Amino acid sequence: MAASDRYDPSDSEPRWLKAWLDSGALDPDPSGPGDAYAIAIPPPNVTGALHMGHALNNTIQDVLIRSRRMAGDQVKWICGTDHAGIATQAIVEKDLAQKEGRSRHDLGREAFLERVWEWREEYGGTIIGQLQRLGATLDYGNERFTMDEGYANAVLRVFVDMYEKGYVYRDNYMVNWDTGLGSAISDLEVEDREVLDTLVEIAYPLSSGEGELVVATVRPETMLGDTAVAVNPDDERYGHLIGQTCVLPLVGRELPIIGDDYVDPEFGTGALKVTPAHDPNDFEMGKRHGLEAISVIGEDGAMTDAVPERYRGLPAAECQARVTEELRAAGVLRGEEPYTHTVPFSHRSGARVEPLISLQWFADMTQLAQPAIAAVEDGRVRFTPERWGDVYLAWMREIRPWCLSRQLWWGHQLPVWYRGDEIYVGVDGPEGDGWVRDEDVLDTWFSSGLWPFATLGWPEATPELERFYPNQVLSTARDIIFLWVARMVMMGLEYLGEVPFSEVYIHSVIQAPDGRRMSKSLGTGIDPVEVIDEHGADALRFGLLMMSSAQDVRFNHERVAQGRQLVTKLWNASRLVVERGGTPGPCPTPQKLADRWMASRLTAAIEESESLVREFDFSRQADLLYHLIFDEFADWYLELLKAGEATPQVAGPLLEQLLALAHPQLPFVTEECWHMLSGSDELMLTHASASPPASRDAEAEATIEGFQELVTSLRSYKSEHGLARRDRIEVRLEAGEGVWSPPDGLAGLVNAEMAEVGEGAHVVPASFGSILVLPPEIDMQAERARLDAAITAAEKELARAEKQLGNEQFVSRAPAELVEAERDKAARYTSELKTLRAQLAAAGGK
RNA sequence: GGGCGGUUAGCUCAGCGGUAGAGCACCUGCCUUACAAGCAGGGGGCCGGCAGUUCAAAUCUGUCACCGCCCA
Repeated sequence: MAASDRYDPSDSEPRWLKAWLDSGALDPDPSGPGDAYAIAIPPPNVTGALHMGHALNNTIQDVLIRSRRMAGDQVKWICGTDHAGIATQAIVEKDLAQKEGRSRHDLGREAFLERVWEWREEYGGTIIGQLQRLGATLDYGNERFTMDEGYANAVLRVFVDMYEKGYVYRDNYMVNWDTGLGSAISDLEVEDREVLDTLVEIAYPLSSGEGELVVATVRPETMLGDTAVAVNPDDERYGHLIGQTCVLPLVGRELPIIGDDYVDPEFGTGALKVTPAHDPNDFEMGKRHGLEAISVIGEDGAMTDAVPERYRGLPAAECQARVTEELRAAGVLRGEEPYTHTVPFSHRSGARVEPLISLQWFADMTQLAQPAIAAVEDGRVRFTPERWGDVYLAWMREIRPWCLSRQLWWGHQLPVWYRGDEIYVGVDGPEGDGWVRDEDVLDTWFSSGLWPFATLGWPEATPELERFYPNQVLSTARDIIFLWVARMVMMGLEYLGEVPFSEVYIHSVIQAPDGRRMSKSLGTGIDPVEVIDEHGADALRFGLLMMSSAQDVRFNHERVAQGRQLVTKLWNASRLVVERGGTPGPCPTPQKLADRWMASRLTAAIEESESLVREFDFSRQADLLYHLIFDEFADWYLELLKAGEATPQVAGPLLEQLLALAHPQLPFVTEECWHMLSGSDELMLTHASASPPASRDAEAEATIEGFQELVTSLRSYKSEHGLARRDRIEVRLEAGEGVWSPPDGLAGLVNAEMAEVGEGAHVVPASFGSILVLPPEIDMQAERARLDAAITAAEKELARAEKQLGNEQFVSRAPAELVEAERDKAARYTSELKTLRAQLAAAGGK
């Protein structure tokens, strides 16, 4: 086969990508005609690389975007990247350490930030190029960055406004301290992991001198910060001790014994040491009981001055060992046992999170949450699959303060200045001398929360903002429903007075083929760009759409291969149509039966496809396309075209519609096929959507179905008798006069011809009656085997139908048409059995 | 501890009240001038266990088991 006979994605895809980028169609006109349709891409990390989740999500968005663009909407797919504070800073710090052995502190803030910007310049474009390889038609000409000038202005403005409204405040509060990062992180950046620790039991003697309370802990060093012991008030063992005090070993502090329902009497000894400064639950309990919070571990991970002198400055782990030893020596260590439990770790640095009290900036989100709850409850924002709406609501209804400040350098530095006890919060900075700016930066997700409108120029009233806010759809992964989606809804409602988008599609998570998480560190990642190199972007897109679902799915190479086969098939089908003289254009009213049938099937597919996209059912849409192209267009319609039973004048326009239908899923190959068909420069990218070439034609569909059954039965018959394709058979239909049996069609598809068939013909039962076949040679043994199998099958069916009909309850309660259908079946199988048995007897069987 | 998913053919997944489906894999034939990255034919499933509801259950209810995720 010549090289030109094969579709080559690596040749085709770069050409069409360039044509799309040069077309100007990706940059919409805010004052142009049509409905506005906007999607904001979940901005990938600026230093990141495309992973499979991106590939799926951006394929989905591109399908939506291309569909609407072809439908004539003014379409904007907002393009950009996220500065990703922690991730980016970590990468640059690592690079700095490797190449120069220096830390960011060696460089100083300003020089380090310069370094990050340089890094961004050098590597920031990678993922954008990869999105282009995928065929994603973002508005690349207007790429935004969450730290570009206009965006930064929007971020600071929102912070200042929230401060002025009283939502944002500074407080000493329990935070998740990431000891690896040296920064506070939000609840959402914490993940729980199972860890094997040692649970030690410590006896706290009662001040009365009579008895002791034994508490259990995996962090004995935190006892130095204990300010109470808690028991359950209903606990018969300890209830009477409430109000008394005990003595903290090693320190000698008197601790009140308090009663609190939080304590589970069944757990451990039933008595709980309370360390308000180093445990979130104890912190809450401390507030309930007005306990002092003594911070004994500092932000540097070492013991503070609040502990007895001999422990001060020790790293917490060392202090733990020492405290344990001293407790043992003091004879108050009651037990030590291995203990598996979950503890918080930083999602970013991987370090164990140290809960401690720290002075940070917080946002109280309770007021912002109310309208955002209402928006989902009343359907202004709709989640697909629906259950994620409930997840969103559950989180929103119990929303907690958001720790906004991060002890990082890369990010939006807080617009906050201090001078003595004075605090100034403002976008432009204070006047006068002596002000010192807060060194912290904002949580990355604070700026991400403004993405749907800050990218459109807000707070300026730009034409883009006017036209494209709100966006229509947000498509994203479920793990950032709280981190990102919820924040966008709250921010959008607060600052624009409107929801940022009306539809939220939560796509499935693509796991590694073995079911593990796809991740670089596990080595389970599959690089989408490599898959594109191997199979082409269309194949990957199709494969991902086929895989996608409402649930997690494993990456499936076979689906990509299936996509590649579809691409090849479509290309070859197009070549055939062109070779037979098909040209594009309006479809003439089809006259021939096969043309009428294909036009009707295509019409059905177009309607079905539209509704599937509306429901975000991309998997079924891909499946629909696959079977339309393979089973209907190629296997039947084109075969009939070759047999002269369909016309190129209709085939050309039908192919054009088919390509338009497939373009959003398979943009590259359809573009290639379209130019092969049309010979024009017009792009499929901006072609009008597929439009129904005809109305549904029930008669043509039913007739072709009968023909398909005829052909399939004959093929099957030939196969069972070991007859080759070239072996001609003669056939006659009985009680099937309405069945279409064009001589050329039958000859072309099965090498059969209609003839007067008399004695010795074999009977093949069919739903329209029966087919009499006269093969060139008769293999009686095969024929008897075939008949036996057919009889057994018919008997089974008849027995099932009769059993149903013998059930009085079924006959009286089931819908009448079902009962009627059963009766028809029973009658049909009865007569079929009769002819088959007669045939078997004639064939020498019994 | 609370919640949400899942368990269907060898594999990956659809179906979610009316006789079990797809792709891949497998078996048997075919180089039929669009396509061998192809064509035709075929085999393969007590739809996790148990108990209910119903004329009818893979589908609805309850329960148990195992797998995964989220929240505390």
